[in-house]
Amino acid sequence: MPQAKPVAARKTRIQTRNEQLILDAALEVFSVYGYRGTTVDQIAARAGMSKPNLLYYFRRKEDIYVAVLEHTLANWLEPLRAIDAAGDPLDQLSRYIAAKMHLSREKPEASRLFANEILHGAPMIGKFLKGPLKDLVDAKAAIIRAWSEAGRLAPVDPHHLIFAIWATTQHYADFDVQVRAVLGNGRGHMRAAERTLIALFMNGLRPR
Amino acid sequence: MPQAKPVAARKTRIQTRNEQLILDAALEVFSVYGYRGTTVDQIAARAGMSKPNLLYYFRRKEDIYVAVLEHTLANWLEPLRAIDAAGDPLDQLSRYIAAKMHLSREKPEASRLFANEILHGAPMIGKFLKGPLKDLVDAKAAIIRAWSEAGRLAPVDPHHLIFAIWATTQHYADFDVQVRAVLGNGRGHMRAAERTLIALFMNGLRPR
DNA sequence: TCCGCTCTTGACCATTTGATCAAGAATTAT
DNA sequence: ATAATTCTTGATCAAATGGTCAAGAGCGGA
Repeated sequence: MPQAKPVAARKTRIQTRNEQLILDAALEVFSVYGYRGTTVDQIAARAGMSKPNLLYYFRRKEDIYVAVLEHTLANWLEPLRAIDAAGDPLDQLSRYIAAKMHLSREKPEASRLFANEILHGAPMIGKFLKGPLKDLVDAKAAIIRAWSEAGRLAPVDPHHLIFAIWATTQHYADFDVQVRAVLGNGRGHMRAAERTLIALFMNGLRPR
Repeated sequence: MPQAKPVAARKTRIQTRNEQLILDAALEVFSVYGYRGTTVDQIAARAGMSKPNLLYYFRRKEDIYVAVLEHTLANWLEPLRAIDAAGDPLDQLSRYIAAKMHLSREKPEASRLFANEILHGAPMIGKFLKGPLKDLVDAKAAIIRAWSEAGRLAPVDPHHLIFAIWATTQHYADFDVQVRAVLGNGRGHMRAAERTLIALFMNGLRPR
């Protein structure tokens, strides 16, 4: 019988360790060079193993990419999920902005990986965008709309508000190079950015 | 003597026409597949000529890429340049947002090309970012700061305000696929987005 | 018309790269 | 201990791709 790919069954210690090593290495490399710009050799080197060994765990380059995307999608949406209809509108939204800024600062690679995927037409996660993502966004948009209609928030198109929050916060991860080029390499940017964004959105959304 | 590359000297009609064909084709292809994901053959096919012929006009793939970037940079910054210290602050900024939205709607490829370049660390235009771009942004930031200090605009970090406008407007070009996945393929998005953004920023920036 | 220069391309080359394979090393179960 | 299974990698392959070259076609000025 030919050499069998490790199936969904029980995972060896080595298997678990190496798959994690590969996923970590792949995130770093894919987020910098993109899918096409990344070579399997690069990932293997960063993961500290030979290319054939890497391909023993993930048969194809594409499989690694998809696995990395899936592994990070959940974390990336977590803050949106946390928006609570029962909370105070401005408080909930400023928490959301703060959480997204935190992610942009601490996990910029994940943001860049998504940005790259979507920029290129989301060939791998198109289904996810139209399914789970849309559902979650619609649900949270409904909450925001209800807040506006109750006069607890300035009237605003909730979907575009969510887009605006995504765009402004992820900007600091995705376009980090540009931000640094303009602002210099200091370390206080993110704090100032967070303060500015929260002030801007809070003033913009306070019911009047 | 070896075949000489057409120098900066006088340009043939054919030369002008073909270089433009190549640049147009290259923008379309690079903006979709990125630098590494694009093949010279693809560009040549789209420009309606053979690969060697394309390489007669641009010796290396990289030369085409740089030329396309340079050709579009100016247009992309034009709206920022138009911000006028002598104008009304809220009016100037809402015009700026509208102009950027217009570009995102009409020339999304250009936006995606830059997004891709910056996302990958701006290997080709790093100099431009730290030079001309930074200078222009600093100049306009000074204007915005002066408006704030004169009480004609809410106090705000001008650099981060500019970043916020870039992020929110270019989002509709760069992440078009995601926007469509969530909102459907209707045609009214951009108008609604523009209204929402202008309202948000105007409320957020009105002096209080 | 004729000559020189520009333009065009099929064929080709070298390198990169995703993927395979066979054989041996390490680990695990009995 | 030993057999079975999992893990590892050097060597190799085939396809894709950036770039070259020589030879011919087309164009413009005298």
